[in-house]
Amino acid sequence: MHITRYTDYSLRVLLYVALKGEERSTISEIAERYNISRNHLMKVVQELNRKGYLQAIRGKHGGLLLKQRAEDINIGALIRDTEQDLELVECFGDRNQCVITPACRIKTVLAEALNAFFEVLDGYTLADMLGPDPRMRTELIRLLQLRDSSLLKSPVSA
Amino acid sequence: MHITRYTDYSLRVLLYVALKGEERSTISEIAERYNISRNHLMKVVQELNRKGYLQAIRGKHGGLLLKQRAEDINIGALIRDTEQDLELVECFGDRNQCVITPACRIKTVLAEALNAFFEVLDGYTLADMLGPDPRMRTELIRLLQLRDSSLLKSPVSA
DNA sequence: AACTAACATATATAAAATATGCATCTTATA
DNA sequence: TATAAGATGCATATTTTATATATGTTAGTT
Repeated sequence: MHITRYTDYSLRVLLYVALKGEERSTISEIAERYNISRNHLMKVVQELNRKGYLQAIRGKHGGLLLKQRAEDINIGALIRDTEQDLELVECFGDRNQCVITPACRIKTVLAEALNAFFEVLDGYTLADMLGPDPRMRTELIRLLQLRDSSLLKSPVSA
Repeated sequence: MHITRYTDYSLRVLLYVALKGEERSTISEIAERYNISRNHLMKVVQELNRKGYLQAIRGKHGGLLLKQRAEDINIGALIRDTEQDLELVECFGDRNQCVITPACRIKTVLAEALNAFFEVLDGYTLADMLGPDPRMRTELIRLLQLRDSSLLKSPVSA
């Protein structure tokens, strides 16, 4: 059972951009800090832009900003939104071939479990990921080698 | 987000064998009824045998029986047991490269969600899958083209 | 106006995970 | 001893996921 790296990267990008606050982040910079493929990130960012999570500014001194406040980005919604294929097993989808589906409780039970999974995620926002504990935020900033001046003084802003 | 077909087949096999009760099921028969690859099923059955869910009897008139009572086969445990890779994202595993992991709440939250997923599954057994409602069981038996004589008279037996 | 640093898009390729197929072996029983 | 069952190992195919390449667009700077 896996979540795609695509979704994983989406979360990491938003986290990074949120931590950087009002300062613009660039794709190259994020790719470098996380040490991941710039090309793949490109697509991740594009989709986050299209879906209204990020504001992508072109041109010199362009970059990325959050388009919503970190408090308003729900983790459950985000993952449902970026993880395209949530069909846990064959019988969840169209092309289902399984003959017992109409009377099968396996499907029902798995669906119930999946709901429980998302209910937990629905209880968190991006702001929660930044660490309610300021020491954790400081540590994240350090690990990402961000300049922390602006951030540690003011509360998180979108 | 997916569960492997391997796990899906494991569930279906146990369901089939359970429905057939004391009569032996064969791999060929199960493959045919579900219309799935006999070879793949072979491996599924082998593992279920190795892990103590099924009793596999060789030789003429051999076949498969449950080794545990349907009431004792927990769905959560079964899926944890057959789904080998439960590392939702990179940072769950060894070869993790993500630099922020030590201070990252994403991991914590996803782990909590995964727990909720399994907690639901832990609440069900294979017996529950057979349908507490006898009409549903009858329907499953019909869909699988099983002879139902022995089953409808006696309660489910392992 | 031209240059450049940023994101956008489409297409191609590679890598990894999953699923399937095939050939051969072992076991038990009629 | 023939046969019907499962066991095992290796090879192949398929699908999904990830990455790379090449080219385009936008907007600020000089």
